[in-house]
Amino acid sequence: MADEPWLDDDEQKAWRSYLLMRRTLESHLERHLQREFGLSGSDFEILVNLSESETGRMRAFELGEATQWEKSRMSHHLSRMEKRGLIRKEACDSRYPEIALTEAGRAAIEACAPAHAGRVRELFVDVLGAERLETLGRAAQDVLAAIDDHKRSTCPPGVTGC
Amino acid sequence: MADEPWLDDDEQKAWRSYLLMRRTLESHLERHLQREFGLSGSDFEILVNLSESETGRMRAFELGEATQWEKSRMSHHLSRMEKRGLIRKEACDSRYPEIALTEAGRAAIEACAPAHAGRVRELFVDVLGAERLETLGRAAQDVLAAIDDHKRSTCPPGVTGC
DNA sequence: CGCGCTGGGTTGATGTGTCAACCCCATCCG
DNA sequence: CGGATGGGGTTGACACATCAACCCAGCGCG
Repeated sequence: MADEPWLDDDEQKAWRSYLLMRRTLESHLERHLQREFGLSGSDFEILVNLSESETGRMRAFELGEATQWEKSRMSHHLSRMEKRGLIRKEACDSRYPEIALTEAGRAAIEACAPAHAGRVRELFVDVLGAERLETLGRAAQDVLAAIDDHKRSTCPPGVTGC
Repeated sequence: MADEPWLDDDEQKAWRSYLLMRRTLESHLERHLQREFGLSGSDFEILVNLSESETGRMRAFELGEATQWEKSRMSHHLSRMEKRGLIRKEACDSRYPEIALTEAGRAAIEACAPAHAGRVRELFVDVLGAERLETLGRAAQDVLAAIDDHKRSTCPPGVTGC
């Protein structure tokens, strides 16, 4: 039964509910961020990471680890954000430039963070409740672990850049 | 406490785990679909809907209801898919054209559906198990309902196109 | 009749993500 | 020393999503 690839009706239903929620929640949150503050979800993610870093400056590489973005996506997006004045790339003693929050960037994240957190609470955290929230958190960890295994198994040991 | 917008540490952790899972799972599934079958997640979604429709043909509008896509996204994407020979837009008696699966389109969806379903089972359904899967399904419904309320309340009654 | 509104659908501009190729410097090793 | 390798980062081409503007047929109503 577990060898059978197909999903039965209940499984289908749960999976599709999840898919619908995922897309709806994402687009709802992103639309609000965009319309009220002119920030995309990607902008927000970068700004959150920078603003949590105490010094307000990180290497692009560190941001990549934190966000799990591909390096080219990072590069493109940072360029766009720099053009909009949200961040600055500054040369420093070490070889690679540092990405620094500008005043405008800090102002933007501080302006929108409470509203965003409030919506996450209202639409997700409080709706689920503590118990289901914790279940979901653990479930997410399990799924991540399974994906990790899957990657390892479909990409034979010793192969690099997979 | 529920008035407080900020998330406490446990809530943050659960929310971020969810976010990470969501992105990782999505990109993993999409990458496989793309590399093995040359289909994007969006292609897949359209093809699934068409192939489930018995006649293999639907109006763009119906596809829009089924997928919840914006109409312009639908239009753009259907044009691209037509160019690639996966679907065809055919005029019919009623005013609007029907979107029809081509042979190539049907072959593509039949080729990739089992592998995709298998991965959903392996990485999600079986990892969660029946109980957590059902919990998640209901949680998703609840979140969707909350979003619906939120839309209704932030968009005063009588306002159209919101 | 004529006028405007609505709603399905298209279009073009713009911002974004992905892939593959590339640049540059550091380091390793012959 | 000198070429190979690798990793951080950039670039260009392309696929994709979103927004706003538009087209056009049908309908309602003066």
